[in-house]
Amino acid sequence: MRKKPPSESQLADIAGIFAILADRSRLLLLNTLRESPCYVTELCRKTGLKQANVSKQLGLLKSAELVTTQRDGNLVQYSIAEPMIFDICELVCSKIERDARRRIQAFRTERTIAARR
Amino acid sequence: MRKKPPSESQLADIAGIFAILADRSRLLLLNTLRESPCYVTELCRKTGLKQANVSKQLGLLKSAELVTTQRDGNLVQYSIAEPMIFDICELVCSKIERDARRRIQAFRTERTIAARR
DNA sequence: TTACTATATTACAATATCGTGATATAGGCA
DNA sequence: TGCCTATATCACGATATTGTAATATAGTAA
Repeated sequence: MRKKPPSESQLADIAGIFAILADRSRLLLLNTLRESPCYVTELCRKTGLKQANVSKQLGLLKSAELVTTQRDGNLVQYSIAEPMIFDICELVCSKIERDARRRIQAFRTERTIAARR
Repeated sequence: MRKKPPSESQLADIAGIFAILADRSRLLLLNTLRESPCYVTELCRKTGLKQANVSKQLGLLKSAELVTTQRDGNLVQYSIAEPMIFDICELVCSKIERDARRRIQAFRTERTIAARR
């Protein structure tokens, strides 16, 4: 999204990246890879996800170029290709926390007003 | 996503925000609202989306607290509640452009190597 | 009240996505 | 070759999401 209005296909591309990030399992995998690069089996163990699921989600992450792979004999090591995604997650997190605080504040205010009646 | 590993419910919350952003129509609405606050009918006209769809997507955006509303008689004006989303989109955009450049570069290199044979 | 406009909601078909069991593929080693 | 492990892919049921036509609701004004 930029100063000039985005084209149809740009919107679709942007939506596509968000769609990749809009999944609990994939966020879990990304967050695990954030600590250090991992083999698929390690990711299965660390996340508790089944192997077929891990491979499938890693495939999607790779097709979006959010992770990269390196073959090491029989093993495949996955790494983060876009550290930027954690900046994005940080922004989203801060929004969620802000919303939560605002909701608590609104609840307190409401209770105070109710108590005055 | 932060230094301490995110909990299950935090991951779900983050994924939820991304899911809201992972749709062409909603991005289009947000981008239109970026110019200025709009009434629903204006948004229909500016985006070309049908009224039922616009109301539905605005409802989702509002439930995620990405937009706010203000009633004005018979009309409802929608505004951006989280300018931060455009920072996020900017990051995603720059990634997409970087990927595109890298792909073009890789294609050129490949062609050069092929030409040498 | 009635009529009109703006917006929201409902119901549904079409489509997409998630997770999984089963299976395929690929590499290492005997 | 055959066997084992690691990873990827296929096929499918379950579930979720999209856009839309039809309908409901809310506000204004006569």
